[in-house]
Amino acid sequence: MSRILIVEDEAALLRALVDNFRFESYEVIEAADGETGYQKARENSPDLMILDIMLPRMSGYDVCRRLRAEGVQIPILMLTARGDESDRVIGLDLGADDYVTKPFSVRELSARVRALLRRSGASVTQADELRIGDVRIDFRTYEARRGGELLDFTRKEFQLLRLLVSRQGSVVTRDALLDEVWGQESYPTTRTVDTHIANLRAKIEPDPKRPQHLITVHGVGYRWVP
Amino acid sequence: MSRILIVEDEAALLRALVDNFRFESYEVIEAADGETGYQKARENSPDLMILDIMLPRMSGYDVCRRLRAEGVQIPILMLTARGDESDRVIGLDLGADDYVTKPFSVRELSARVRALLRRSGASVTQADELRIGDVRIDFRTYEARRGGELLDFTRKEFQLLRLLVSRQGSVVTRDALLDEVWGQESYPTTRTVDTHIANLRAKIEPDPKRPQHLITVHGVGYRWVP
DNA sequence: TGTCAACTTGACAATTTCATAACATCTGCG
DNA sequence: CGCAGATGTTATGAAATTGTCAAGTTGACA
Repeated sequence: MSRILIVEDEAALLRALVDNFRFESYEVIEAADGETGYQKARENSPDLMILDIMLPRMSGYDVCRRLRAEGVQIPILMLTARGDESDRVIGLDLGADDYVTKPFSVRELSARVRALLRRSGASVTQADELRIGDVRIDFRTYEARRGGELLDFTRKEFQLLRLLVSRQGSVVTRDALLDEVWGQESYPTTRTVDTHIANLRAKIEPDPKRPQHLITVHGVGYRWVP
Repeated sequence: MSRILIVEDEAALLRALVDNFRFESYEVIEAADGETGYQKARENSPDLMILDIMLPRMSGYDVCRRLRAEGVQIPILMLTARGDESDRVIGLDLGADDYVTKPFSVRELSARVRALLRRSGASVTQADELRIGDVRIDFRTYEARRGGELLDFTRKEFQLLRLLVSRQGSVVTRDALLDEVWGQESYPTTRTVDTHIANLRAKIEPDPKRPQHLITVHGVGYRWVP
């Protein structure tokens, strides 16, 4: 799924937007002022940016202009406080791709985000690389590193993780995992899955006792949360 | 999740299949003979059909042929009694998409169903999601939130809620709920249903004492009001 | 052959979920 | 109103599921 950066200084609104897009299975990065937003846009290369205009430290206009000047081409969706036509014109002139006037419905914003992502084709890119905190996993080369240090992932662990990640949040039953990772040839116990999950957690979860990414859904299976 | 129609006359097998696919969170419709199966296929527009060949009243061949003749394009998976090659050829000729030879493992059947659904693109149908006030329930991820806060739903609660919601307003008796959520294997008291309903209310009703969505129909059962 | 890593399995512990009973409250009806 | 049956509510022990660890198996490779 796509990564979205939300820059909004009004705390309650920011909270609501972050929750909503996380709920819709996006990976969400947030910033509460223009300067931070600008930096996070450069550091995290999001697929889309939701940008308020009125922001402390650096206005949304300036963030947008500077990013475009540096060749950043991701879709930017502006939030304008008033239904002010001049805002619109200026925003679009600066290189924003769309804008939504406050107050707006989350549903409408959601729809616009989907539309922009579809247009930019970003939603299709299935990353070959996964980042969790300071761990990076490259599914092409089967390499995983924490910082510079190489982590020792086994093949099953790679396959299992990749499958769960590719299902983006959906619960996958143990039987389904066995089918798709192990194939029809071998018939291991469903408990085998649990063991591998435990091993994966030990390697990538910050606190394996309280997993945040490899989530157990009791009585059903496992799912991946970005 | 996807809707599956299972047409099988052997009662024990039908029972096992229905329970299994319900457990895997599919919405399951069942039929015990060809004629009924044919009609349910037209009435309920399932996403996939599992179709035995030897059936009373109308053979699986005929069901398949007639549906195809009418332009029904859903994937059809045939169950053949013997590993008879001619069965296979005939089935696929008639427009079946896959076939499995009895006896088969439920796991294999499961895998084929998933594969067919993936191919047909049905599984991509976005997360079915339910919103009640500030509570959102995602049946795909088994996740429920009030605002940003994660609600702890159990599997039974999810299944029960989903069934009631899918019946959209009509009353469902406790016996029917036991049948469809619990399956035929277990025989809990009808009181067990009440308990789960109470737990659900505590979690999603704004005022559990005065339920507005999970409504009791005295002497009959429960129904869901959006 | 010996070694080693990957994988699987089983046993036990920890946790979660579930079914039921017991008691409280409500509904419909005479 | 008062009754009987139905439903709401809560606590609790049992059952099911999952976490964890250690030991066994397999296959590759030197």
